[in-house]
Amino acid sequence: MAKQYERIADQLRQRIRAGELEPGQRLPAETALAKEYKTSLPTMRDALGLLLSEGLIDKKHGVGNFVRKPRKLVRRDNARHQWEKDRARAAETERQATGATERDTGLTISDLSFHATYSEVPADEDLAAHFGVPVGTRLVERVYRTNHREEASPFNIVRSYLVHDVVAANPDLLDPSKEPWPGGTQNQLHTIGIELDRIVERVTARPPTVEETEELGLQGGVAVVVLRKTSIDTSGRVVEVSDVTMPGDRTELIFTTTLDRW
Amino acid sequence: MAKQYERIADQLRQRIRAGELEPGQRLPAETALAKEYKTSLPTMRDALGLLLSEGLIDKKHGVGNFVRKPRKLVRRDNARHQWEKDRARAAETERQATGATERDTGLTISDLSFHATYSEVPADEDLAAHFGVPVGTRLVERVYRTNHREEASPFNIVRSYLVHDVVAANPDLLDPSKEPWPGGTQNQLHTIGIELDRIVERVTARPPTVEETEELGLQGGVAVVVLRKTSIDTSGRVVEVSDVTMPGDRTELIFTTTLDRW
DNA sequence: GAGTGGTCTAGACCACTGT
DNA sequence: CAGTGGTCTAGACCACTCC
Repeated sequence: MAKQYERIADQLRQRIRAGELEPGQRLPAETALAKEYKTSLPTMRDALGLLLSEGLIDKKHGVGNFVRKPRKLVRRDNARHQWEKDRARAAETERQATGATERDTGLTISDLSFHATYSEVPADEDLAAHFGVPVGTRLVERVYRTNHREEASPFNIVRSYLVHDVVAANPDLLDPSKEPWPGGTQNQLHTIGIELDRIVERVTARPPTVEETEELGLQGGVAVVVLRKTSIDTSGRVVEVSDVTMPGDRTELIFTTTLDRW
Repeated sequence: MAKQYERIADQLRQRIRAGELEPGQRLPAETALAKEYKTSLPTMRDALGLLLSEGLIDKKHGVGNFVRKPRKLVRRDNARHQWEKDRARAAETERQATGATERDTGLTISDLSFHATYSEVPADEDLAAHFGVPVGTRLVERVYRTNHREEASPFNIVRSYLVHDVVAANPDLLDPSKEPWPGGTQNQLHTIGIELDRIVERVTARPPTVEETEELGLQGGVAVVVLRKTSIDTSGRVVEVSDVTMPGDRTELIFTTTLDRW
Protein backbone atom coordinates (compact mmCIF):
# COMPACT_ATOMS: atom_id res chain seq x y z
CA MET A 1 0.00 0.00 0.00
CA ALA A 2 2.16 2.82 -1.31
CA LYS A 3 1.41 6.35 -0.34
CA GLN A 4 -0.67 8.27 -2.79
CA TYR A 5 1.79 11.12 -3.39
CA GLU A 6 4.55 8.61 -4.08
CA ARG A 7 2.43 6.75 -6.59
CA ILE A 8 1.64 10.01 -8.34
CA ALA A 9 5.29 11.03 -8.30
CA ASP A 10 6.18 7.63 -9.79
CA GLN A 11 3.76 8.13 -12.63
CA LEU A 12 4.99 11.63 -13.38
CA ARG A 13 8.60 10.43 -13.18
CA GLN A 14 7.82 7.78 -15.72
CA ARG A 15 6.13 10.27 -18.04
CA ILE A 16 9.24 12.40 -17.83
CA ARG A 17 11.69 9.56 -18.37
CA ALA A 18 9.64 8.18 -21.23
CA GLY A 19 10.01 11.55 -22.89
CA GLU A 20 6.29 12.19 -22.98
CA LEU A 21 7.15 15.34 -21.09
CA GLU A 22 10.23 16.84 -22.64
CA PRO A 23 12.96 18.86 -20.94
CA GLY A 24 11.93 22.49 -20.71
CA GLN A 25 8.30 21.71 -21.28
CA ARG A 26 5.67 23.06 -18.92
CA LEU A 27 3.63 20.60 -16.88
CA PRO A 28 -0.13 21.04 -16.62
CA ALA A 29 -1.23 23.38 -13.86
CA GLU A 30 -1.23 21.87 -10.38
CA THR A 31 -5.00 22.16 -10.14
CA ALA A 32 -5.35 20.35 -13.47
CA LEU A 33 -2.96 17.60 -12.35
CA ALA A 34 -4.85 17.21 -9.07
CA LYS A 35 -8.05 16.69 -11.03
CA GLU A 36 -6.36 14.32 -13.48
CA TYR A 37 -5.00 12.15 -10.68
CA LYS A 38 -8.19 12.47 -8.63
CA THR A 39 -6.53 13.90 -5.59
CA SER A 40 -6.42 17.13 -3.60
CA LEU A 41 -4.15 20.03 -4.42
CA PRO A 42 -1.91 19.69 -1.32
CA THR A 43 -1.32 16.03 -2.09
CA MET A 44 -0.44 16.81 -5.68
CA ARG A 45 1.91 19.45 -4.40
CA ASP A 46 3.56 16.87 -2.14
CA ALA A 47 4.14 14.70 -5.18
CA LEU A 48 5.64 17.59 -7.13
CA GLY A 49 7.77 18.43 -4.09
CA LEU A 50 9.31 14.98 -4.37
CA LEU A 51 10.20 15.51 -8.02
CA LEU A 52 11.62 18.92 -7.13
CA SER A 53 13.86 17.44 -4.45
CA GLU A 54 15.08 14.87 -6.96
CA GLY A 55 15.97 17.62 -9.35
CA LEU A 56 13.54 16.47 -12.03
CA ILE A 57 11.46 19.64 -12.25
CA ASP A 58 11.83 23.37 -11.74
CA LYS A 59 9.12 25.45 -10.16
CA LYS A 60 8.52 29.01 -11.26
CA HIS A 61 6.07 30.99 -9.22
CA GLY A 62 3.30 32.44 -11.31
CA VAL A 63 4.46 30.60 -14.39
CA GLY A 64 4.39 26.86 -13.96
CA ASN A 65 6.34 23.69 -13.33
CA PHE A 66 8.87 22.64 -15.93
CA VAL A 67 10.77 19.50 -16.72
CA ARG A 68 14.33 20.34 -15.79
CA LYS A 69 16.88 20.46 -18.56
CA PRO A 70 20.09 18.54 -17.94
CA ARG A 71 22.68 20.93 -16.57
CA LYS A 72 25.86 21.81 -18.33
CA LEU A 73 28.63 20.75 -16.01
CA VAL A 74 31.45 23.05 -15.03
CA ARG A 75 34.65 21.09 -14.74
CA ARG A 76 37.54 21.77 -12.43
CA ASP A 77 40.65 19.68 -12.89
CA ASN A 78 43.58 19.48 -10.49
CA ALA A 79 45.95 19.62 -13.45
CA ARG A 80 45.03 23.32 -13.43
CA HIS A 81 47.51 23.84 -10.61
CA GLN A 82 50.59 22.62 -12.44
CA TRP A 83 49.38 24.45 -15.53
CA GLU A 84 49.07 27.69 -13.56
CA LYS A 85 52.45 27.16 -11.98
CA ASP A 86 54.09 26.70 -15.37
CA ARG A 87 52.65 30.01 -16.49
CA ALA A 88 53.39 31.93 -13.31
CA ARG A 89 56.77 33.00 -14.70
CA ALA A 90 55.59 33.58 -18.26
CA ALA A 91 55.41 36.97 -19.96
CA GLU A 92 52.32 39.05 -19.21
CA THR A 93 51.02 38.81 -22.77
CA GLU A 94 50.93 35.04 -22.49
CA ARG A 95 49.35 35.12 -19.08
CA GLN A 96 46.62 37.46 -20.26
CA ALA A 97 45.49 35.09 -22.97
CA THR A 98 43.77 32.52 -20.78
CA GLY A 99 43.14 31.85 -17.10
CA ALA A 100 42.71 28.61 -15.23
CA THR A 101 38.94 28.91 -15.24
CA GLU A 102 38.81 29.28 -19.00
CA ARG A 103 41.12 26.27 -19.26
CA ASP A 104 38.78 24.19 -17.08
CA THR A 105 35.53 25.22 -18.68
CA GLY A 106 36.65 25.40 -22.27
CA LEU A 107 35.18 28.88 -22.48
CA THR A 108 36.92 32.05 -23.57
CA ILE A 109 37.54 35.07 -21.41
CA SER A 110 34.75 36.94 -23.13
CA ASP A 111 32.22 34.26 -22.12
CA LEU A 112 32.94 34.84 -18.48
CA SER A 113 32.17 37.72 -16.26
CA PHE A 114 34.04 38.17 -13.13
CA HIS A 115 33.58 40.18 -9.98
CA ALA A 116 36.10 40.67 -7.18
CA THR A 117 35.91 42.33 -3.76
CA TYR A 118 38.82 42.82 -1.39
CA SER A 119 38.67 43.41 2.33
CA GLU A 120 40.74 43.06 5.43
CA VAL A 121 39.61 40.64 8.11
CA PRO A 122 41.08 39.26 11.33
CA ALA A 123 41.87 35.55 11.29
CA ASP A 124 39.22 33.46 13.03
CA GLU A 125 40.18 30.29 14.85
CA ASP A 126 39.77 28.09 11.82
CA LEU A 127 41.87 30.19 9.45
CA ALA A 128 44.47 30.94 12.12
CA ALA A 129 44.94 27.21 12.60
CA HIS A 130 45.34 26.65 8.87
CA PHE A 131 47.89 29.42 8.45
CA GLY A 132 49.64 28.68 11.72
CA VAL A 133 49.28 32.28 12.90
CA PRO A 134 47.66 33.81 16.00
CA VAL A 135 43.91 34.38 16.01
CA GLY A 136 43.22 37.96 14.94
CA THR A 137 46.15 38.22 12.50
CA ARG A 138 45.30 40.56 9.64
CA LEU A 139 44.24 38.69 6.52
CA VAL A 140 43.28 39.88 3.08
CA GLU A 141 39.97 38.39 2.05
CA ARG A 142 39.20 38.35 -1.64
CA VAL A 143 35.76 37.30 -2.82
CA TYR A 144 35.26 36.28 -6.44
CA ARG A 145 32.07 35.51 -8.29
CA THR A 146 32.31 34.02 -11.75
CA ASN A 147 29.40 33.88 -14.19
CA HIS A 148 28.70 32.59 -17.62
CA ARG A 149 27.96 35.91 -19.26
CA GLU A 150 24.56 34.69 -20.39
CA GLU A 151 23.45 33.15 -17.12
CA ALA A 152 21.94 34.84 -14.12
CA SER A 153 23.67 33.10 -11.26
CA PRO A 154 27.39 32.54 -10.69
CA PHE A 155 28.77 29.03 -11.02
CA ASN A 156 31.05 29.52 -8.11
CA ILE A 157 31.89 31.82 -5.25
CA VAL A 158 35.48 31.89 -4.07
CA ARG A 159 36.72 33.28 -0.80
CA SER A 160 40.48 33.48 -0.85
CA TYR A 161 42.60 34.40 2.16
CA LEU A 162 46.20 35.65 2.32
CA VAL A 163 48.22 36.87 5.29
CA HIS A 164 48.23 40.66 4.95
CA ASP A 165 51.78 41.30 6.13
CA VAL A 166 53.16 38.69 3.76
CA VAL A 167 51.55 39.99 0.59
CA ALA A 168 51.94 43.67 1.49
CA ALA A 169 55.47 43.36 0.09
CA ASN A 170 53.81 44.06 -3.26
CA PRO A 171 51.15 46.80 -2.83
CA ASP A 172 49.53 45.81 -6.13
CA LEU A 173 48.33 42.65 -4.44
CA LEU A 174 46.14 44.74 -2.14
CA ASP A 175 44.57 46.64 -5.03
CA PRO A 176 41.32 45.17 -6.31
CA SER A 177 41.46 47.35 -9.42
CA LYS A 178 44.25 45.08 -10.68
CA GLU A 179 41.71 42.25 -11.07
CA PRO A 180 41.43 40.09 -13.00
CA TRP A 181 45.12 39.47 -12.45
CA PRO A 182 46.74 37.78 -15.44
CA GLY A 183 48.21 34.48 -14.32
CA GLY A 184 46.17 34.13 -11.16
CA THR A 185 47.24 33.68 -7.58
CA GLN A 186 50.37 31.69 -8.36
CA ASN A 187 51.71 34.59 -10.42
CA GLN A 188 50.75 37.03 -7.66
CA LEU A 189 52.70 34.97 -5.15
CA HIS A 190 55.62 34.75 -7.58
CA THR A 191 55.91 38.58 -7.48
CA ILE A 192 56.77 38.32 -3.80
CA GLY A 193 59.14 35.42 -4.24
CA ILE A 194 56.85 32.56 -3.27
CA GLU A 195 56.90 29.21 -5.09
CA LEU A 196 54.25 26.60 -4.36
CA ASP A 197 55.21 23.05 -3.51
CA ARG A 198 51.78 21.45 -3.29
CA ILE A 199 48.09 22.10 -3.02
CA VAL A 200 45.72 20.22 -0.74
CA GLU A 201 42.04 20.23 -1.60
CA ARG A 202 39.32 19.07 0.74
CA VAL A 203 35.92 18.42 -0.77
CA THR A 204 32.65 18.21 1.15
CA ALA A 205 28.97 18.56 0.28
CA ARG A 206 26.19 19.96 2.41
CA PRO A 207 22.72 21.46 2.12
CA PRO A 208 22.89 25.11 1.04
CA THR A 209 22.16 27.94 3.43
CA VAL A 210 19.34 30.25 2.42
CA GLU A 211 21.86 32.84 1.17
CA GLU A 212 23.60 30.27 -1.02
CA THR A 213 20.27 29.11 -2.42
CA GLU A 214 19.69 32.66 -3.63
CA GLU A 215 23.20 33.54 -4.71
CA LEU A 216 23.77 30.39 -6.71
CA GLY A 217 20.20 30.14 -7.96
CA LEU A 218 19.63 26.67 -6.53
CA GLN A 219 16.42 24.69 -6.61
CA GLY A 220 15.12 21.58 -5.00
CA GLY A 221 17.39 19.13 -3.27
CA VAL A 222 20.55 20.45 -4.83
CA ALA A 223 23.50 20.57 -2.45
CA VAL A 224 26.51 22.83 -2.55
CA VAL A 225 29.95 21.38 -2.96
CA VAL A 226 32.58 23.13 -0.89
CA LEU A 227 36.23 22.85 -1.78
CA ARG A 228 38.83 24.18 0.62
CA LYS A 229 42.13 24.69 -1.15
CA THR A 230 45.30 25.09 0.89
CA SER A 231 48.44 26.20 -0.94
CA ILE A 232 51.77 25.33 0.60
CA ASP A 233 55.06 26.87 -0.48
CA THR A 234 58.47 25.23 -0.84
CA SER A 235 59.32 25.98 2.79
CA GLY A 236 56.19 24.16 3.99
CA ARG A 237 54.33 27.33 4.95
CA VAL A 238 50.63 27.76 4.15
CA VAL A 239 50.43 30.85 1.95
CA GLU A 240 46.84 30.81 0.74
CA VAL A 241 43.59 29.29 1.88
CA SER A 242 40.54 29.52 -0.28
CA ASP A 243 37.00 28.23 -0.06
CA VAL A 244 35.19 27.54 -3.30
CA THR A 245 31.43 27.11 -3.11
CA MET A 246 29.82 25.47 -6.13
CA PRO A 247 26.33 24.27 -7.02
CA GLY A 248 26.38 20.49 -6.70
CA ASP A 249 24.28 19.87 -9.79
CA ARG A 250 26.58 21.74 -12.16
CA THR A 251 30.02 20.82 -10.92
CA GLU A 252 32.44 18.08 -11.78
CA LEU A 253 35.81 17.80 -10.07
CA ILE A 254 38.62 15.80 -11.61
CA PHE A 255 41.66 14.67 -9.66
CA THR A 256 44.49 12.70 -11.15
CA THR A 257 46.89 10.91 -8.84
CA THR A 258 50.14 9.79 -10.44
CA LEU A 259 51.80 6.80 -8.80
CA ASP A 260 55.50 6.04 -8.42
CA ARG A 261 56.74 3.21 -10.62
CA TRP A 262 57.94 -0.09 -9.21
CA MET B 1 6.34 40.57 5.51
CA ALA B 2 8.11 37.26 5.94
CA LYS B 3 6.19 34.04 5.56
CA GLN B 4 4.99 32.53 8.74
CA TYR B 5 6.71 29.18 8.38
CA GLU B 6 10.00 30.92 7.70
CA ARG B 7 9.66 33.09 10.78
CA ILE B 8 8.95 30.01 12.87
CA ALA B 9 11.88 28.18 11.32
CA ASP B 10 14.10 31.17 12.10
CA GLN B 11 13.08 31.12 15.73
CA LEU B 12 13.65 27.39 16.06
CA ARG B 13 16.99 27.69 14.28
CA GLN B 14 18.02 30.33 16.77
CA ARG B 15 16.95 28.18 19.73
CA ILE B 16 19.07 25.39 18.33
CA ARG B 17 22.13 27.52 17.63
CA ALA B 18 21.85 29.22 21.02
CA GLY B 19 22.11 25.76 22.53
CA GLU B 20 18.73 26.02 24.22
CA LEU B 21 17.92 22.87 22.31
CA GLU B 22 20.93 20.59 22.47
CA PRO B 23 22.11 18.08 19.89
CA GLY B 24 20.28 14.81 20.31
CA GLN B 25 17.50 16.39 22.33
CA ARG B 26 13.87 15.82 21.39
CA LEU B 27 11.81 18.79 20.29
CA PRO B 28 8.32 19.27 21.68
CA ALA B 29 5.63 17.41 19.75
CA GLU B 30 4.50 19.04 16.55
CA THR B 31 1.04 19.66 17.93
CA ALA B 32 2.57 21.32 21.01
CA LEU B 33 4.83 23.49 18.83
CA ALA B 34 1.89 24.47 16.67
CA LYS B 35 0.03 25.63 19.77
CA GLU B 36 3.11 27.41 21.13
CA TYR B 37 3.59 29.35 17.91
CA LYS B 38 -0.14 29.88 17.42
CA THR B 39 -0.29 28.25 14.02
CA SER B 40 -1.79 25.21 12.37
CA LEU B 41 -0.15 21.82 12.30
CA PRO B 42 0.57 21.80 8.54
CA THR B 43 2.27 25.20 8.78
CA MET B 44 4.38 24.04 11.70
CA ARG B 45 5.28 20.99 9.66
CA ASP B 46 6.37 23.23 6.79
CA ALA B 47 8.69 25.05 9.19
CA LEU B 48 10.14 21.78 10.45
CA GLY B 49 10.52 20.64 6.85
CA LEU B 50 12.80 23.60 6.26
CA LEU B 51 15.01 22.68 9.20
CA LEU B 52 15.06 19.10 7.98
CA SER B 53 16.23 20.14 4.52
CA GLU B 54 18.97 22.22 6.14
CA GLY B 55 20.12 19.21 8.06
CA LEU B 56 19.39 20.75 11.46
CA ILE B 57 16.93 18.15 12.70
CA ASP B 58 16.16 14.47 12.27
CA LYS B 59 12.62 13.16 12.12
CA LYS B 60 11.75 9.78 13.57
CA HIS B 61 8.28 8.55 12.86
CA GLY B 62 6.41 7.67 16.00
CA VAL B 63 9.18 9.00 18.21
CA GLY B 64 9.79 12.70 17.66
CA ASN B 65 11.95 15.35 16.08
CA PHE B 66 15.51 15.64 17.30
CA VAL B 67 18.25 18.21 17.03
CA ARG B 68 20.75 16.59 14.72
CA LYS B 69 24.12 15.71 16.16
CA PRO B 70 27.12 16.79 14.10
CA ARG B 71 28.11 13.92 11.86
CA LYS B 72 31.33 12.03 12.17
CA LEU B 73 33.05 12.50 8.84
CA VAL B 74 34.48 9.64 6.87
CA ARG B 75 37.66 10.74 5.18
CA ARG B 76 39.05 9.48 1.92
CA ASP B 77 42.49 10.68 0.94
CA ASN B 78 44.11 10.27 -2.47
CA ALA B 79 47.37 9.33 -0.75
CA ARG B 80 45.60 6.00 -0.19
CA HIS B 81 46.45 5.02 -3.75
CA GLN B 82 50.21 5.30 -3.42
CA TRP B 83 49.95 3.65 -0.03
CA GLU B 84 48.03 0.74 -1.52
CA LYS B 85 50.47 0.47 -4.38
CA ASP B 86 53.42 0.29 -2.00
CA ARG B 87 51.77 -2.61 -0.20
CA ALA B 88 50.62 -4.46 -3.30
CA ARG B 89 53.86 -6.42 -3.39
CA ALA B 90 54.16 -6.89 0.37
CA ALA B 91 53.83 -10.22 2.16
CA GLU B 92 50.30 -11.40 2.86
CA THR B 93 50.69 -11.07 6.63
CA GLU B 94 51.46 -7.38 6.23
CA ARG B 95 48.66 -6.83 3.78
CA GLN B 96 46.17 -8.48 6.11
CA ALA B 97 46.89 -6.06 8.93
CA THR B 98 45.16 -3.02 7.50
CA GLY B 99 43.28 -2.00 4.38
CA ALA B 100 42.96 1.37 2.69
CA THR B 101 39.59 2.04 4.28
CA GLU B 102 40.94 1.48 7.76
CA ARG B 103 43.83 3.78 6.90
CA ASP B 104 41.43 6.51 5.79
CA THR B 105 38.99 6.24 8.63
CA GLY B 106 41.41 5.54 11.46
CA LEU B 107 39.32 2.55 12.42
CA THR B 108 40.47 -1.01 12.87
CA ILE B 109 39.35 -3.95 10.78
CA SER B 110 37.13 -5.16 13.61
CA ASP B 111 35.18 -1.85 13.58
CA LEU B 112 34.19 -2.38 10.01
CA SER B 113 31.84 -4.83 8.45
CA PHE B 114 32.06 -5.55 4.87
CA HIS B 115 29.84 -7.16 2.30
CA ALA B 116 30.76 -8.09 -1.26
CA THR B 117 28.74 -9.45 -4.19
CA TYR B 118 30.17 -10.53 -7.54
CA SER B 119 28.36 -10.84 -10.79
CA GLU B 120 28.97 -10.85 -14.49
CA VAL B 121 27.49 -8.06 -16.59
CA PRO B 122 27.80 -6.92 -20.20
CA ALA B 123 29.44 -3.53 -20.69
CA ASP B 124 26.96 -0.74 -21.27
CA GLU B 125 27.85 2.19 -23.50
CA ASP B 126 29.31 4.24 -20.69
CA LEU B 127 31.58 1.53 -19.30
CA ALA B 128 32.56 0.31 -22.75
CA ALA B 129 33.73 3.82 -23.59
CA HIS B 130 35.75 4.03 -20.40
CA PHE B 131 37.47 0.69 -20.93
CA GLY B 132 37.82 1.16 -24.67
CA VAL B 133 36.09 -2.17 -25.39
CA PRO B 134 33.01 -3.05 -27.47
CA VAL B 135 29.58 -2.64 -25.88
CA GLY B 136 28.53 -5.98 -24.45
CA THR B 137 32.01 -7.11 -23.42
CA ARG B 138 31.86 -9.34 -20.35
CA LEU B 139 32.69 -7.45 -17.17
CA VAL B 140 32.97 -8.57 -13.59
CA GLU B 141 30.88 -6.33 -11.35
CA ARG B 142 31.76 -6.32 -7.69
CA VAL B 143 29.51 -4.50 -5.25
CA TYR B 144 30.84 -3.61 -1.81
CA ARG B 145 29.02 -2.17 1.17
CA THR B 146 31.05 -1.01 4.11
CA ASN B 147 29.56 -0.30 7.54
CA HIS B 148 30.69 0.89 10.87
CA ARG B 149 29.87 -2.21 12.83
CA GLU B 150 27.68 -0.26 15.23
CA GLU B 151 25.76 1.73 12.64
CA ALA B 152 22.77 0.70 10.64
CA SER B 153 23.56 2.11 7.25
CA PRO B 154 26.71 1.74 5.13
CA PHE B 155 28.92 4.78 4.68
CA ASN B 156 29.59 3.90 1.12
CA ILE B 157 28.56 1.64 -1.71
CA VAL B 158 31.17 0.72 -4.27
CA ARG B 159 30.53 -0.76 -7.69
CA SER B 160 33.79 -1.91 -9.20
CA TYR B 161 34.18 -3.17 -12.77
CA LEU B 162 36.92 -5.26 -14.32
CA VAL B 163 37.15 -6.79 -17.79
CA HIS B 164 36.33 -10.46 -17.28
CA ASP B 165 38.78 -11.91 -19.79
CA VAL B 166 41.63 -9.88 -18.36
CA VAL B 167 41.20 -10.92 -14.75
CA ALA B 168 40.22 -14.52 -15.52
CA ALA B 169 43.97 -15.20 -15.74
CA ASN B 170 43.72 -15.67 -11.98
CA PRO B 171 40.52 -17.60 -11.12
CA ASP B 172 40.73 -16.43 -7.51
CA LEU B 173 39.78 -12.97 -8.71
CA LEU B 174 36.39 -14.30 -9.76
CA ASP B 175 35.73 -15.91 -6.41
CA PRO B 176 33.80 -13.73 -3.96
CA SER B 177 34.65 -16.05 -1.09
CA LYS B 178 38.19 -14.67 -1.22
CA GLU B 179 36.85 -11.30 0.03
CA PRO B 180 37.96 -9.26 1.80
CA TRP B 181 41.12 -9.56 -0.27
CA PRO B 182 44.19 -8.51 1.69
CA GLY B 183 45.85 -5.64 -0.11
CA GLY B 184 42.86 -4.61 -2.16
CA THR B 185 42.44 -4.23 -5.87
CA GLN B 186 46.00 -3.16 -6.57
CA ASN B 187 47.27 -6.41 -5.11
CA GLN B 188 44.66 -8.35 -7.07
CA LEU B 189 45.86 -6.72 -10.26
CA HIS B 190 49.48 -7.40 -9.30
CA THR B 191 48.71 -11.14 -9.28
CA ILE B 192 48.00 -10.90 -13.00
CA GLY B 193 50.99 -8.75 -13.74
CA ILE B 194 49.33 -5.33 -13.82
CA GLU B 195 50.99 -2.24 -12.36
CA LEU B 196 49.05 1.02 -12.06
CA ASP B 197 50.44 4.24 -13.43
CA ARG B 198 47.77 6.68 -12.31
CA ILE B 199 44.26 7.01 -10.98
CA VAL B 200 41.73 9.55 -12.18
CA GLU B 201 38.88 10.43 -9.87
CA ARG B 202 35.82 12.39 -10.93
CA VAL B 203 33.64 13.80 -8.18
CA THR B 204 30.05 14.96 -8.56
CA ALA B 205 27.11 15.52 -6.21
CA ARG B 206 23.44 15.02 -6.89
CA PRO B 207 20.16 14.43 -5.09
CA PRO B 208 19.81 10.80 -3.99
CA THR B 209 17.45 8.41 -5.69
CA VAL B 210 14.83 6.82 -3.48
CA GLU B 211 16.88 3.62 -3.28
CA GLU B 212 19.97 5.52 -2.16
CA THR B 213 17.96 7.37 0.45
CA GLU B 214 17.04 4.03 1.96
CA GLU B 215 20.34 2.24 1.53
CA LEU B 216 22.47 5.00 2.94
CA GLY B 217 19.95 6.08 5.55
CA LEU B 218 19.76 9.66 4.33
CA GLN B 219 17.53 12.40 5.68
CA GLY B 220 16.51 15.83 4.62
CA GLY B 221 18.36 17.73 1.94
CA VAL B 222 21.42 15.53 2.06
CA ALA B 223 22.95 14.81 -1.33
CA VAL B 224 25.04 11.86 -2.40
CA VAL B 225 28.59 12.35 -3.54
CA VAL B 226 29.57 10.10 -6.42
CA LEU B 227 33.19 9.38 -7.14
CA ARG B 228 34.14 7.59 -10.34
CA LYS B 229 37.62 6.15 -10.07
CA THR B 230 39.43 5.07 -13.21
CA SER B 231 42.65 3.09 -12.80
CA ILE B 232 45.16 3.16 -15.63
CA ASP B 233 48.06 0.78 -15.92
CA THR B 234 51.60 1.48 -17.09
CA SER B 235 50.66 0.75 -20.69
CA GLY B 236 47.91 3.38 -20.61
CA ARG B 237 45.07 0.85 -20.53
CA VAL B 238 42.05 1.33 -18.25
CA VAL B 239 42.00 -1.74 -16.01
CA GLU B 240 39.38 -0.86 -13.42
CA VAL B 241 36.45 1.51 -13.19
CA SER B 242 34.62 1.94 -9.94
CA ASP B 243 31.77 4.10 -8.74
CA VAL B 244 31.71 5.04 -5.09
CA THR B 245 28.47 6.44 -3.71
CA MET B 246 28.74 8.23 -0.39
CA PRO B 247 26.39 10.25 1.81
CA GLY B 248 27.28 13.90 1.32
CA ASP B 249 26.91 14.86 4.95
CA ARG B 250 29.40 12.32 6.24
CA THR B 251 32.11 12.41 3.64
CA GLU B 252 35.28 14.39 3.25
CA LEU B 253 37.58 13.89 0.29
CA ILE B 254 41.18 15.01 0.41
CA PHE B 255 43.31 15.43 -2.69
CA THR B 256 46.90 16.54 -2.62
CA THR B 257 48.49 17.79 -5.83
CA THR B 258 52.27 17.93 -5.77
CA LEU B 259 53.82 20.47 -8.13
CA ASP B 260 57.09 20.28 -10.05
CA ARG B 261 59.82 22.58 -8.76
CA TRP B 262 61.11 25.51 -10.71
C1' DG C 1 -2.70 1.80 24.64
C1' DA C 2 -0.73 6.36 24.65
C1' DG C 3 1.86 9.44 22.14
C1' DT C 4 4.26 10.53 18.22
C1' DG C 5 4.84 11.87 13.33
C1' DG C 6 2.69 10.81 8.33
C1' DT C 7 -0.92 11.34 4.98
C1' DC C 8 -4.89 13.48 3.12
C1' DT C 9 -8.94 16.51 2.38
C1' DA C 10 -11.59 20.81 0.76
C1' DG C 11 -11.30 25.08 0.40
C1' DA C 12 -9.77 30.19 1.12
C1' DC C 13 -6.87 33.77 0.02
C1' DC C 14 -2.23 35.84 -1.40
C1' DA C 15 1.76 36.74 -4.66
C1' DC C 16 3.93 36.45 -8.89
C1' DT C 17 4.16 36.56 -14.12
C1' DG C 18 2.84 37.57 -18.57
C1' DT C 19 -0.35 39.75 -21.87
C1' DC D 1 -6.62 40.81 -15.74
C1' DA D 2 -6.23 35.89 -16.14
C1' DG D 3 -3.63 32.09 -14.85
C1' DT D 4 -0.17 30.22 -12.23
C1' DG D 5 2.06 28.60 -7.98
C1' DG D 6 2.55 29.85 -2.61
C1' DT D 7 0.67 29.98 1.97
C1' DC D 8 -2.48 28.71 5.44
C1' DT D 9 -6.44 26.65 7.96
C1' DA D 10 -9.12 22.98 10.76
C1' DG D 11 -9.67 18.74 11.23
C1' DA D 12 -9.76 13.49 10.18
C1' DC D 13 -7.58 9.29 10.16
C1' DC D 14 -3.35 6.15 9.60
C1' DA D 15 1.31 4.16 10.90
C1' DC D 16 5.00 3.73 13.81
C1' DT D 17 7.41 3.24 18.45
C1' DC D 18 7.62 2.36 23.06
C1' DC D 19 5.97 1.07 27.49
